[in-house]
Amino acid sequence: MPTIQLPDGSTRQFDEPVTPGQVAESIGPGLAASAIGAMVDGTMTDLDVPIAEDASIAIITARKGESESSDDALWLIRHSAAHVMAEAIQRLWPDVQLVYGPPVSGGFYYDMWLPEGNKISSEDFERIEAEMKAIVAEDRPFTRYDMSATEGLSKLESEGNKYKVDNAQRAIDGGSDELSWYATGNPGDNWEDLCRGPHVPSTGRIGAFKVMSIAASHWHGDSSSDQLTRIYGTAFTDRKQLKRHLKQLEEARKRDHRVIGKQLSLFTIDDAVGPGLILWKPAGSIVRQELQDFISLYTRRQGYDQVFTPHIGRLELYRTSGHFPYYQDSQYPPIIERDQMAILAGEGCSCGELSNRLESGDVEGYLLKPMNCPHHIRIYASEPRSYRDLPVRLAEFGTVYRHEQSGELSGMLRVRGFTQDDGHLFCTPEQIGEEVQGCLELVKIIFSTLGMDQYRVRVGLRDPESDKYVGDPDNWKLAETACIEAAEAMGVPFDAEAGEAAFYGPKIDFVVRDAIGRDWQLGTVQVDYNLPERFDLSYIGADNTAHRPVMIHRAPFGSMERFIGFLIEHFAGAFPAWLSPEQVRVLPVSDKSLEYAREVQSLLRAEDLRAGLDAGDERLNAKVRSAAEKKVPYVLVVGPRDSENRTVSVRAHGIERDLGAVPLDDFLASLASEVRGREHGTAISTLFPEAAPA
RNA sequence: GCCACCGUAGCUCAGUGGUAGAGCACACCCUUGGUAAGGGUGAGGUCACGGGUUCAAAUCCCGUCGGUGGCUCCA
Repeated sequence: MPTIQLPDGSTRQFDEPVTPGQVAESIGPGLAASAIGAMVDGTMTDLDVPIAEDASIAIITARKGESESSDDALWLIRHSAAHVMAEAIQRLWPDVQLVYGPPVSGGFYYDMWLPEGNKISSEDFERIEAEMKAIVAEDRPFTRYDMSATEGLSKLESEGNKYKVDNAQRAIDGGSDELSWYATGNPGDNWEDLCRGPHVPSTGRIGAFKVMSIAASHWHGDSSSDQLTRIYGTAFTDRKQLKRHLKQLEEARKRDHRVIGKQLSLFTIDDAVGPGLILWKPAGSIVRQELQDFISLYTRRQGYDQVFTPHIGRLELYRTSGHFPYYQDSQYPPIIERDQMAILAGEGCSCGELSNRLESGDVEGYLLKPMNCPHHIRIYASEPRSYRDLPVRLAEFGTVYRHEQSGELSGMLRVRGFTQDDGHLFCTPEQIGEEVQGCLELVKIIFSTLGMDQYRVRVGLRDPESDKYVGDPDNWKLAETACIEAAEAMGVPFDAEAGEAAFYGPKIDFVVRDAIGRDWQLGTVQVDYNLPERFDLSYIGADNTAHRPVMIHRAPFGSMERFIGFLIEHFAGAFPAWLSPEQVRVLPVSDKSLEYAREVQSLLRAEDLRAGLDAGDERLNAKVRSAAEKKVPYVLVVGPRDSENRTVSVRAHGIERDLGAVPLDDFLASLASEVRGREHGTAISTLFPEAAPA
């Protein structure tokens, strides 16, 4: 006699056990027709699972033609589409063994093991889709059946797919005493897959799908384990939704910082120099310099001292810090001094031996610095410190080198040489809270100037179960509390995640959402009890004895490379004027106006504005177009009318029309003020209050 | 590092074993044009690099380097 509660709070009584499908029917035929699954007491289930006890039910629906489907609906559709894709692939390649096929954000994938002689490439996608289409057209029901754990396991073992046996074993180890299968159609007659479910009622409910890409993966995510093939796909309720999704992907591709970086001549990566090493071209260097100046200004205001340190340091320094040899794999090999090299050569030292002797300290050398902290620590240690001096705050745009795996390199986002907006704070345990708050404050100022209001922080705490952490537990508690309180004080969303701390201290990561909704992990603040210990750092306390300082590492924007890569994608290359390599471009209508155009340009330059001049003999249309392609924020068209009246005719990037003529002096004042204030588009809103925002 | 795919002019890309192509960009000429490509002419390539097969290789095979998408990793 179940009483079913619906999301609106109303209840319905049933005389006997009822399925969510029947509940939907009792509400109305429209709901029943669009139902594809249900949430029963917060758990997603199939429509045909009988419910005997009181429960609250929400029907998950997907209607053809709806412009947006719920996350739950898409989860069901994609999970089901993964099955259909697997069935299609096994029709085409019967020997392929299935491993694991979950829905993921944006779609789904299926991992599979391809025996010798089976090869799937992107050229096969059309064939796979054609098979999938046929399966969807057959509209066969997803039919679940269960077996006891032992029975199920022996079935799987007889089928000879060790991956599915493993999946089942894991489910059993996780507490299941039953295993379930889903057949697309009749169990026994049609294709089936071991699966926990749930699924949409039938294959026909998968509205629109596409096989997207193919990639490698590893069994259990373990790179020493079996190499699997992963095929990605996506699915939606409706063809229009799929089309919109593909368009969004296209939009993301257009924002790709590698593409825009080329278009706008911001940076280049040159084989002759080396992979993962960025050459900042003049335009990109302006963006970086402006940003660094901005960050430096606020860092100074927060009481940091600017320092400069070299790009290399003795190996012994990094033995002390622990960076060498623990992270040897991701470092460029050490630099060995000439005389040492000669001795080693004389001794006929092998490469393996050399490596051992470098590690043991028997042979000395230098390392390209993988971190700035050891250098900053030595600055701290270079003079006696009193508690009155603390906190000591050292800041440097410090360039470091890490030999990232070749497959990891990606434009400016993952590189081998990069410049961190690095800073190290040496403070007393009591000062941690305030200092961490200062770091968050800086992030807040800079994000709000850049117009990014959607960001959150992640606080990484100890895993209480683990003993991998260094330092005194009381200190940890202090630092963790400080981090959480700082995050709270910042007034942005944050999650505290246990087990996400570094072994040497808790940390805070910044995650920012860009203009098209993607999340980017940028900088971090980390409390460190380890390095002060390793370097035996101290300060003299009020009690006239030596105390150990705590260190805080902070690179709130990560690296200049990654941060600017992110900014390029966020702004799609259309930077606010203060960051723009070319802030304004003057376009003479013809040679006859060239002289006035030059005067306008030189007046702009006198205001410290970066002003270009298009003196080519193209027609105005072509000049307007090319300025737009270079994403110059402001374009001033000047012709005889303008020179006569001392006006400029203004265009702004993103507004595809002539905004009209304004007095030259007014424009100079407005733009200079916008740029000085690091504002975005205020020159336009001042001069042309009616114009649409850029 | 692993797997798949890719590498042709500055850029985007065509070119299935038989004399290297297009558009854009660039240079020059004509055009002096008021808001997203005016017209013409020209220059530009060791087809990533090295080896092999072949009468003949951008094209087929092997290797190296580099890139892309994933996986693994990220102090």
